[in-house]
Order: sequence, then C-alpha cells, then structure tokens
Amino acid sequence: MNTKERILDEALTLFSEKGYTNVFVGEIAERVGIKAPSLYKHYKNKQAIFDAIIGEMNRRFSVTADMLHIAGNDAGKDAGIYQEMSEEKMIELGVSLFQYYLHDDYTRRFRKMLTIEQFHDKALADTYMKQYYDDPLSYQGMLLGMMAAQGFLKTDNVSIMTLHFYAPIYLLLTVCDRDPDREEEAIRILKEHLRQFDQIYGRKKK
Amino acid sequence: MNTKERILDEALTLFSEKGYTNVFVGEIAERVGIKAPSLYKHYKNKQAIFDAIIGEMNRRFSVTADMLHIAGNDAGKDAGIYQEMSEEKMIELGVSLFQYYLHDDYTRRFRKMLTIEQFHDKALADTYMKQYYDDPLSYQGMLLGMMAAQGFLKTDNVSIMTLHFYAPIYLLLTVCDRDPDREEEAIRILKEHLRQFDQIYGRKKK
DNA sequence: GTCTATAAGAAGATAGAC
DNA sequence: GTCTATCTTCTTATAGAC
Repeated sequence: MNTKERILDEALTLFSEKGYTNVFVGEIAERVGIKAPSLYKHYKNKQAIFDAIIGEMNRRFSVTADMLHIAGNDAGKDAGIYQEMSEEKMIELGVSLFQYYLHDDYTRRFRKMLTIEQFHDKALADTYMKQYYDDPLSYQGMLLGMMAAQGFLKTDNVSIMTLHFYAPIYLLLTVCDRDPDREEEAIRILKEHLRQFDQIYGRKKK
Repeated sequence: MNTKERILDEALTLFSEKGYTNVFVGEIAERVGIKAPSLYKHYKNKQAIFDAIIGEMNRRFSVTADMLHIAGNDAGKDAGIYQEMSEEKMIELGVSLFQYYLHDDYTRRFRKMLTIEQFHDKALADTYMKQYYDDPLSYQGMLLGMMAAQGFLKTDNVSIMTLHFYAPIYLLLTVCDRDPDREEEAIRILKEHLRQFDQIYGRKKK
C-alpha cells in the first residue's frame, strides 16, 4: 500500500472513530508516519481526503450490490439450491453473513463513519438508507420471494416477511457496533431469531 | 423559558443537527439572542452545556421508563384490557406511539444527538443501547409476555416474539429520521407489519 | 515527497465597563 | 446579565529548502 492509499486508510479509521471534525490532519499524518504538510502533496486538503473515502465507499458498495444481484439471480435459476437448505444450514449461513458484516474491516469502518456523519449531508443520509434499508430489503426480498414462489416459504406478503427477516439482524448489528462485548449474546439471539423465522414462515407449519 | 433554559434548548437543536464539535458557542448565543461571552455567565464552558443536556436527557428518559413500567404493571393487573383489543385498535395504538417517538420534539432531538455523538463516549453508547434496545425489549416483552400468559398471543419464545415486534419499528424510525419524506411510506409498512404480527402470533392462527 | 518554519484564521474563553 | 475588546490556543494550509 503506497502513501496515498495509507492516508485514506488511516483517515477512514480515525473518521469512523471520532467523526470528520474531531480528526486533525496532523493526526492522520502521524499515523501514516509523515508530517502534516507532506500530506498536502497527496491531497488538496482535508475535505479531499474525506471525499476520496466516500468515493471508494460508494465504489465498494456498488460492487457488492452487483455481486449480490448476480448471486441472487443465479440462485433463482437453480431451484434445487433451497431444497437442500435445512434449518441448521440456514442459521449457519445467517450467522456467517452477520459476522462478515460485523468484522470485515471496510464494511465496519464505513458503517460507523456513515452513522456519525450521516446528518452532515443529505447525500450521506441517502447512502446510509440505500445501504442499510433499501438494498438489503431488495436483495433479501428477491431471495425470500423466490423461495416463497417455489413453496419453501409461506406468506401472502413477501415485503413484510423480508422486513421480519432483516430488521432483527439490523438491530443486532447496531448493538454489536456500540458494544462489542455483546457479540456473543447477539449471535445467540440471532440464531433464535432465524430458527423462529423458519418456524413461522417455513414450509412445515409448527 | 429563561435564558439558561433557552441556551439548553437551542444547543440541543444545534447539537442534534450538526454534532457537538460543529456547533460554535457563538452560534448558540446568536439563536438565543445574546453574544457569546454572555453565555459564560450561565454555563462554565461549552462542555458544561452539553453535560447539562445529557443530564436532562437521562432525567426525562428515566421518567418515561418509570411511567412505562407502572403502566405496564397496571395493565397486567387488569386482564380485561387485552380482550377488547382488536387488530385495528392495536394497529392504531402502534401508529400513534410511532408518531409520538418521531415527532415529539425532545424525543426526536435526543435521539438524533445520541446517534451522532454515541461513539465519542462509552457512556453515550450505553445510554443509546439502553434507550433503543434494552428498555424497549424489556417493556414490550413484559406486555407481550402478559398477553401470551393470558392466551391472547401464542409463542414459546417471548423474547424473540418481542424482537419481531420491535425491530421493524426501530428500523422504520431510523428511516424517517434520515428522510422525513418517507414517513407516509413508513407508516403504511408499519401498519402491514403490525397486522402480520397479529396474524402470526395472535390467538387465531391464519 | 518529505521536511521546518510560519502564515492565516477560527473558536473558546476571559477582562472589565456598563 | 449583557456588552466590546482581546487573549490564547488550536488547526488548516502554504512557502520554500533539501
């Protein structure tokens, strides 16, 4: 990683912990191992660092979104995939996805930075909404909808079923972001949630 | 409202919109209609204003919490109250509660300020968690648990049922905080959520 | 590209008159 | 309690040598 990239990386870490205004240019430079003025050879000013981070974030978000769309559509074509999915397997899958979102370095720092900075700028609030509300409900709705169409789930309102699937996951993620010590508890609850979801909406009614 | 109270009020508004560091003492003073130095006759410094707001917030939160506990216990003693609660009545109640949380001036500003400032200080993160995770799940769990005990709801896991009730409400609240234009949509979804919740966990299975 | 020195300006806070 | 004037400190950013 070159200096220009390291600046972005350290800045992202600091912004996600303290917010834009509470991070000083000298602080970023120190972490990179240079003095503040040197930093201005790489970026025009502090705002340009922030903008570059936002740009990179949007790029990564849209790459992930595309991947999910493709994966979702592929899964839809292969109807057999769901047949093999037992409750335990579904829970395992849900937990790994949760842990990825929680621990992946970029995902976690972007999420915390957006949480702090979302009210500074309407565009950031929109990005937050898209990433943590519209897109998840859209992708997961697509998958759950296909499972319903194939008779593996039972509902007459796919969007609300999707909301019931996703909202607890979102809530538990916010818990762990604020208090990492509660991760174990959150994962226990997540598993119970997924199990109960499967009982409610699954093929075999309890 | 005297000057000391007006300072707190305007500061809370500004902090909830821009965050502590992005609000200048002169800005608060201007809104109150005085000059910055006058403000120091009422509060030792900027931090003292913030601390006073946090103190007031915690006071109001605990008053509400006590009220909910008492109301919940009273409701528990009066078993008949739930018998009269039709699905439509339950939806109406849920929507009014949602709109109260969304529009009540203090509730809304405290929530936005906590969202922005929560990572500056572990105590604030703890307050956030208590107010928007532990307490709601505890109160609502108490109520739903009593309804289950009396046979009006059916589940073998009250905490997860409560999570299924509350998590979508929390998610929809974050949507409206970030984009007030989506309130109408959110309330439509909220109603569908409550209706489906009643169908899933209500006495009469669909 | 990195450094030292420094300019330029902003923001919090105080002094002291009224 | 409120004001004007001012101090002090902090922070961003630039100048110019190496």
